[in-house]
Amino acid sequence: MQVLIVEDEKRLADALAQIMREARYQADVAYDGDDGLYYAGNGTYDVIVLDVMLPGKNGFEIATALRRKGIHVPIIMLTARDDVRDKISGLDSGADDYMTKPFVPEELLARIRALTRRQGEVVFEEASFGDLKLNLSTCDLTCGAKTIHLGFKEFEILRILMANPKILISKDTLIEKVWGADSDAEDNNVEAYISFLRKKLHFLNSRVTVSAVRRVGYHLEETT
Amino acid sequence: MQVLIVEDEKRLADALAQIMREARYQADVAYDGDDGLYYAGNGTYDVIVLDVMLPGKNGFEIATALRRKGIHVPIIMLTARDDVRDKISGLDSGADDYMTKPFVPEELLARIRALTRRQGEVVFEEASFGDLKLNLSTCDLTCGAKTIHLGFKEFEILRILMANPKILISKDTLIEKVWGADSDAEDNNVEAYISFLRKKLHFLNSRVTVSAVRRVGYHLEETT
DNA sequence: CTTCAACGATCAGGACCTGCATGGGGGACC
DNA sequence: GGTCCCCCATGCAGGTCCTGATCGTTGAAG
Repeated sequence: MQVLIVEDEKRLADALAQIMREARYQADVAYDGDDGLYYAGNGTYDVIVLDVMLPGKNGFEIATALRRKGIHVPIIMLTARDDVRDKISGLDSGADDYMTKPFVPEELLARIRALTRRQGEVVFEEASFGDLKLNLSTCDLTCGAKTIHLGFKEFEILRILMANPKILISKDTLIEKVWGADSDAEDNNVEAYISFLRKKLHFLNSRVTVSAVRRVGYHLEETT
Repeated sequence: MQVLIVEDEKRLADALAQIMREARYQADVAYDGDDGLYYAGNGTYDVIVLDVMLPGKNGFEIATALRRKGIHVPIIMLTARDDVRDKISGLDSGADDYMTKPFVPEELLARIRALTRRQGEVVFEEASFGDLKLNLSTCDLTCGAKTIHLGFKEFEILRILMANPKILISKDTLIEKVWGADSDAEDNNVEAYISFLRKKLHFLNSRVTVSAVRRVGYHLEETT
C-alpha cells in the first residue's frame, strides 16, 4: 500500500512518513504543491495525505487537478484552520476526508483504513445487479443456482454496465474503457459482445436484460 | 439519492431530515438501532447517517452487521463523544466517516457529497417543463403516468426547447444544434419533427404545447 | 374585404442506418 | 490438434430519418 504525503512543514512530513512506515505502508513525501501534483499524477498511490497550505499549488488546486485528470485516488486533506468553509471547499474540490491539526496519528490511520478498505475489498468481492452476481476476480457470472464463465471482453462490458446501472453507456465509452482509448475497434465489436452477453443472461434465466437506446447507448434493466 | 438517518434524538433526527430534503435528497428516519438496521438492510440507500448511541443496537453494531451482510453503502457516524478511540473503532467497524456533534449542517452535506461522488455518480438527470419530464439519459418523455420514447432528433429538439422555454428558437438554430453546423437540412425537416413532437405531446395529454411564431421560431407554452 | 403569396403543418412512402445475430477465420494457449 | 477467445464480415429486421406533395393558415397588399 503506497501513501503520498504532501506537506511543506518538514518535521511534520517526516513524522507522518515515519508513522506510515510503522503501519506498514510505503510512504513518499513531497514538500511543495508542484512536486505533490507531479508525483500524484502517476496514479500509482493508494491514498494521498494532502496539506492545504503549501508553497506552489495549494491542496485545493491539487485535488481539483487530479480529479479533472480522471485520477480518483482517495485524498485526505490536512489543515491547521478549523473553518467549516475550508472543509466544504476541500471536500467539494475532490477530497474524500478532511482533518484539522493537531490530530492523533491513530485517527489518521483509521481514516486511511476506512478509505482504502473499499478498494481492497472490491478486488475480492463481487458486483451485483438484480439477480446477477459477477465475481470480479474469476469473471464468473452467477444467477440463482447457475454460473457461467465470461470472456474478458464480455466481463469488462458487463462490469461497466453494472457499475452504472442508472445511466446509458455509449459504445464509444465502452470501446474506450474495454479496448483502450487508442483502439480501432468498431461499433460492431461492442454489438457482438452485447449479443453474447444477452445470450448468456438468457441462459441463466436472469431477469436482467441489456437494453439499447438507439444512437445513445446501453444500460441494464431489471424486468419484473 | 436516498439517505437513511438513524438517530434517536427526535428533534435532531427531524432537523437532519429537513436539511437533507432541502438539499434534494430523499430522507427516511429510523429512531432506534433495530429499525435502522432493518431499513438499511434493504440495501436501497445511497448513504446512511448513523448515530452511535442508540436504543437497541448501537452504531458500531449496525455498521459491523451491514458490512458482514455484504452491504457496502457509505456510512457517516455521528456522536457527541469526541474521543479518538471511539472514532477509531467507528471507522474500523465499517464507517466511512465520523463526525462529532455539534456540527455545521453544510459540513455534513459536503461529506455526503464526497462519499457519494465516487459511486452512483452521474445522477440520471432530467429536464422538466410544465407537466413534462424528459429523461436526458434514456430519451424517455414522461407526463403523469404515461411515458413514451423519443427518437434522437425529436429528443434533441425538445431538449433545446425545454432548456430555453422563455425565448424563441429559430429553425436555423435548431438545424445548427441538432443536425450540425454544416448541414444541408431544410426547414421542412424541423417542421416535420415538430409535428412528431406535437403528436406525442398530444398522446401524453400534456398541457404543454409547441407554439410557432411566424418567421421567428418555436417555443414551449404551458396551457391552462 | 378580398386576394394572393409565403409560410407552416401534416402525411405517406421509401431510403437509409443502427443494432442484432450468426458463422467463420485467426491467434494464443494448453 | 483441440479449445477458447477475439475479431471481422454478412444478412436481416425494424426503427429512424428524409423527401415531396398536399393542405391549411397567416398577414400584407390591393
